[in-house]
Amino acid sequence: MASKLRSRLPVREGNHTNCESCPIRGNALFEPVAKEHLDWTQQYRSTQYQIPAKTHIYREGEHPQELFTLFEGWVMIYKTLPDGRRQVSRIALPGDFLGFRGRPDQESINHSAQALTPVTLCAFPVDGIRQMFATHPELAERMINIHARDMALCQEYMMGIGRKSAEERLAFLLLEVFLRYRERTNSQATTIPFPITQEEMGDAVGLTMVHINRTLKVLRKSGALECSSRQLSIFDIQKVAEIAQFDLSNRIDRHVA
Amino acid sequence: MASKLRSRLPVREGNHTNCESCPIRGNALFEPVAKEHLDWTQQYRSTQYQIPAKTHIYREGEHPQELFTLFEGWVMIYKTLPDGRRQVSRIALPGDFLGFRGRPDQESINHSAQALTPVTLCAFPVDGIRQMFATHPELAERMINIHARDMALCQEYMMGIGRKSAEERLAFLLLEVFLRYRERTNSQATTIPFPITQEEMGDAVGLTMVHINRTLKVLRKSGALECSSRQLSIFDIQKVAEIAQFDLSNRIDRHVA
DNA sequence: CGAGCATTTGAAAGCTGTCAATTCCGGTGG
DNA sequence: CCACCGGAATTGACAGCTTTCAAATGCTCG
Repeated sequence: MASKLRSRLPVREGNHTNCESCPIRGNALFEPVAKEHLDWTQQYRSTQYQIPAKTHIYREGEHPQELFTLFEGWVMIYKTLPDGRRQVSRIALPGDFLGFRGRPDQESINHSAQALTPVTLCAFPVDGIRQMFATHPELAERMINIHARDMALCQEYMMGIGRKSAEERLAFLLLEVFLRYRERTNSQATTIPFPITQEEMGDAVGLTMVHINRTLKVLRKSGALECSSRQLSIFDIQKVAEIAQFDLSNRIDRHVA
Repeated sequence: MASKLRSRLPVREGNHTNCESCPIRGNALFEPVAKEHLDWTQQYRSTQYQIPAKTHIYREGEHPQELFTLFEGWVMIYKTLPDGRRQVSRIALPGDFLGFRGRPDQESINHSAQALTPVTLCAFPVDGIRQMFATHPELAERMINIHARDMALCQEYMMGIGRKSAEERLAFLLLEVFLRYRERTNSQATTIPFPITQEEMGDAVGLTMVHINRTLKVLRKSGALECSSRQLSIFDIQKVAEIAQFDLSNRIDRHVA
């Protein structure tokens, strides 16, 4: 079960800056065009936020007036049922896009976004998005690609939650995030930071915290990975992929051209 | 478990026609602009297909060279694991969009699409899509909205599969498809056609056929619905919504502006 | 050092799956 | 029009994976 949600802390606004400073390449929506369209940059200047761990960027049902590109840190996307059951639908990493919905002016957002670590965001007012797409079709296309990628990932997890065993699901989660993190940070490290509690892992793959703990023990005993104290090590990617029924040949997450 | 997949039948090509004849309003990607942009219509003329029930439109791993708008009939979107386990990720209804992926030229498709009934499709070559977005940004925006809607639905199901009981999940599936079908057909009927087997329902909500059957019996006894012989009747939407933990106030599927 | 959250672990209950057999039903051929 | 056929729907019994409930231990931060 999800832990009690914390009250929303006021977002601390940081330096007003355009997104040229974004450290992420190839994924962010607002970044790569900046140089080529200074006029646009002037007009749609975006804002940068810094928020502490565990705070919410927005909550289900709200009407956030901005869209966000995650620059730094980890964010958890989730939904809850009235009785508190929680389902994590996405672990967002730097470069990911947050807060989108079809018609931002009319629809409330259908999920919550909570920082797992201190987070840096690039914010963009929703009012401008429509005009931005009209003025810069290449951004629309990028957005479509980002969505296609996120959708594929969502379906992949859906398959896991619906049809895989506990061991397969958990191994999948760990490996998927591991590979995605390495891709985003352009790293080959065996060990990565992993700021996700066992309860959150459970909510991501549809299992209880207790069962996650037991399953983690089994996975550890396989010798292929290690997951503790906010760190994840995967020693044998092939082996974990086998356990997870993870098709390494068809990686979903690649940089969206 | 999924039944054996049938071999792909050759697609029978129908009349070559643009999409102005599409009976669906407000959802299709290629339809509403036709009148306003005859020049575009000329250039990106699309093709219409008719295929029989149970045939595949495309399969996981293929590289379909067209994108489709579903004009008529029901289509099931699913993924499978090597050992045959299947997860249905979407029941597509008329007006839905099929076959999209981030970079159609490079990526294979990550799911299969199978007709549940005889189906009419409007096909559009993938080669043209990029240019089309560039030339007609309003189509890109429509596409983004369609994706946003599909994504929200996917997350909604994910929540169900991960966190809800068998009864809740099944009731959700039935009600969700029921409401979506009525919206698409602009109907208020109590009974709708429902060409989905119990096995397929199971694969959609992560349960076995046997358990679907038992759960269906329970739901029937509640008196709120009836589901048999390819038909679904929902007599008490409120009641089913309660059982399903379905938030009626926040309907996901609306016509994408 | 204490408090609060996160991690572990054990035991038992329960929901869902598996296995198998039967019945139902729509479509086909005689 | 009727018997037959194959897929779909049902049903019973039982196994098993996960959850639930409880309690102990470990860890991090103020």
